[in-house]
Formats: sequence, C-alpha cells, structure tokens
Amino acid sequence: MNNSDSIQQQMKEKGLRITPQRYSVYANLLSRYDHPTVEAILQDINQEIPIASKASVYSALTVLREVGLIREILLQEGITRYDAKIEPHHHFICQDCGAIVDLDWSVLGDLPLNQLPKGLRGENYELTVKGKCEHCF
Amino acid sequence: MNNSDSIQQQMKEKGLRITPQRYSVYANLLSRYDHPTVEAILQDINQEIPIASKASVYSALTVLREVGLIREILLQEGITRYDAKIEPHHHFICQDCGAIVDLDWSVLGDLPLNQLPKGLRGENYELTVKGKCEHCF
DNA sequence: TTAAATGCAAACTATTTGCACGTAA
DNA sequence: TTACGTGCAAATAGTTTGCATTTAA
Repeated sequence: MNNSDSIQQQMKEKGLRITPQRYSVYANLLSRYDHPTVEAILQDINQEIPIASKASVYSALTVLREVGLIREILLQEGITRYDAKIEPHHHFICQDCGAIVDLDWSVLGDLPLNQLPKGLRGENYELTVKGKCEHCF
Repeated sequence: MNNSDSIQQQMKEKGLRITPQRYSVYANLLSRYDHPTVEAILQDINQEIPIASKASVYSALTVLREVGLIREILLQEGITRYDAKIEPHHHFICQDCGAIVDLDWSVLGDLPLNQLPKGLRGENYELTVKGKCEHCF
C-alpha cells in the first residue's frame, strides 16, 4: 500500500472527504523529514498559490491525526510539530538549534514492557536523546 | 546537601532573591510527584492563604528553571508540567487519564551514546512509555 | 444535490510583558 | 536605601470556534 492509497482508504473508511487542503497537508508531511510546525506547513503549501487558510490547516491536521495518518511530536516548549511517520520511533534533538532527527536505533532492541512496575501496562515506548548536532558542536 | 540548601545556594550564587513566592513554588514541586501544571501549583500554594499571583508563579518557574532547580516535562499537547527532579529520567504516561509516573527502569541500562549516527553528539536520554495505568485497564 | 469542508474573524487559553508599588538584603 | 520582585492588567502567540459560503462525491 503506498501513501496515496493510505489517505484514500483511511479517509473513505471514516466517511471523510479528501479535499485539496487535506491532501496538500498530508503530502507535505510525507515529503519532509523535519517535523514541521503548523506555520511551516502553511507557508510551504501556500508557496506557489494559496491553497489553504490557517484554520483549514489546523482542521486538516486534526482530522489526519484522528484517522491516524499523522501524529504530533512534542519535544520543545510551546512548539507542536507534526509527523507522517506514525509508528513509535526515537528522536534526537539538538539542544542548541532545536533540529530533530529520527533515530532508527537498533542498539536499543526491544524493551521488556512486562517488567514495568506493578499496575502499569505499557503499550509502546519512545526514546528522546538530547545533545548537539554536527552544526552546533 | 538537602533541598533547602539547594535553593539557598543556587539562588545566592546568581544573585537572586529567595522570596516567599519562589520558595513556595519550589517547595510545592519538591513535595509532590505528579508533575503539576502551572494552574495546579497556583491552586495548591494559595489553598490556605493567597501567597502568589499567576504572574509570579510563571516568573518563579522561569527563574527556578534558569538556575536549574526545576525542569519542564512535555508529554501532552498544550500541557506544560513541572518537576523538581532535574536529572534525566524515564516516564510512563497513561493514554487514558494522562497520569504520569516516573520510571526508575534499570532494565534499560546505559545506552551507548557513542553509537549514534555520525554527526550527532548525544548527552543524555529519556524514555517515554505509553500505556494504561491500573485505574484505566 | 447536499452534507461536509473551507475561510474569515472573533473567541479562547496559555504565557509574557509593562509598569506602579512593595520588600528583602 | 534601593535594586529586585510582585501583582495587576494589557498584550501576545497558538489554537479553536461560529457561521456564511463553497464544494467533493
């Protein structure tokens, strides 16, 4: 299933329309790996010709999140970022410039979620590594 | 060094005053383990008699964070929580009720930060486990 | 055709700021 | 004594909402 199929199927299943605004927001998130903010998405998709208002971008992000096509990334105070990679995964964040890099860190292996303290049922986990990127050494 | 010494020393070092407002905010964070929001701190410290305004709580939190006595915990959209436990540590968050529990998970051991992708210098890391707490099974 | 989505502007929430007054050192 | 901190209210930033208009299916 490719990404175009994803949105077709997921949206149709819930009886939701695939509008140019929603499609452009999703396509934008699929095309980039920098976990953009609302503002960044808005600017990017309206670069050539205006396609979506700010309210529509917020609305599209909400809907896409509800159907499970995208997710939020919360790593910096007051900054909500979005990501079309929905599976749990690890992140590196540069403490100087704020750059965020996805980590595919097999070193970590699978953690034994059944060894959590009593009363907690873990379903998934993510690691956040803080440090400096190559530009900020 | 006890916690009272902490604030005395850290604040004095930077030439900052320990006011009743600042002290009550810090003491409140030291006394609880639920990673409260600004609103929760405000209500708690003003329960008996009014001691601090909202602006002063924000101000105190900013100062305490700058001197390194407290830190932010960002796990939920639009909700900034605070913690007097400043060392990197792991968290469990209940996907239903939002409860946050500190994890002292020795199972994890020490991750080899020197095996990060080229160009990234990791300094510390934290794990976030999502799932359900005992009340939300 | 028509229920659902957009776009604008107004509303709202969380946080920050300016400034007169108060107070810790 | 006086520079620093507080408290109020106004300002700001990010996000949500109401409603008339437009549009995807």
